[in-house]
Amino acid sequence: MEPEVPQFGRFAEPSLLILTSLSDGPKHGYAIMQDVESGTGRPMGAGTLYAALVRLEELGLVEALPPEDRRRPYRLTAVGAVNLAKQLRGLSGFAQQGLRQLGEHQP
Amino acid sequence: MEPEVPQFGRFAEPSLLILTSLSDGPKHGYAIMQDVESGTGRPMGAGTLYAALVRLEELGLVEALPPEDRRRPYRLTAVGAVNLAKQLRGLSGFAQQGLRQLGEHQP
DNA sequence: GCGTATATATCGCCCATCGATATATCGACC
DNA sequence: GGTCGATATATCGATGGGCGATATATACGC
Repeated sequence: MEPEVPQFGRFAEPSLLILTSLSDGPKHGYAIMQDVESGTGRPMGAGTLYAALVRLEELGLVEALPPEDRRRPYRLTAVGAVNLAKQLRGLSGFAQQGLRQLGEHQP
Repeated sequence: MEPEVPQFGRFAEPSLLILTSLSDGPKHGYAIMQDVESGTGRPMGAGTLYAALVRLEELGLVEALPPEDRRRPYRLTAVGAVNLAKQLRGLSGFAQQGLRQLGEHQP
């Protein structure tokens, strides 16, 4: 019945979703959109995606590969991979800790 | 040496941090601020905190308890706890999957 | 040749985050 | 008893990023 989870806007943080999608191997924008949508159930708008890609490239976390056809693929840089791993470990630890605390208070 | 992690702005999502802090037991605003700061290393501004608390209360995820002294404590509602658990499980799964993919691509 | 899927790009609105600022009280220390 | 820092809450203005809409172009099936 799902009590209509408010979703606090979105946890999303599109940058993280994009980097994680690329951790799979290089992808072009449209493929990232589909990947994220199939992974989270909710689509990420084109505006959000391309703006975020530009920002991530400026930060040196992703880099553009030579265009194939109409596709403009991107891949994680080494810096981006290290960074993503760090973020994900932090996230995972955070989530585990929260779940543990919740468990202790609802026995 | 820490290559000055860009932090993509912040993963933050203050609402999540607040709810997780409250999963520990009821707290008042100032205590949440300290808790979050000690947990994440980065302070959450008062503006962010109180605005988010108001929103979370409107959503029914937290509720105010009778004021003690100057303190205005809040606690998770049942709905908030269920919701938080769901979010954290999703987050944990997401992080695990990302880390797995990263691992497979840097052997 | 028409519609749909693929693919990228850009624009404007809106709201949450953030930092700053204000206010008040409590405790410690001299 | 006066000052200073910690405790505690509240509000305001600026900014930036997420989101939806819109535009454009090609490939493919029918």
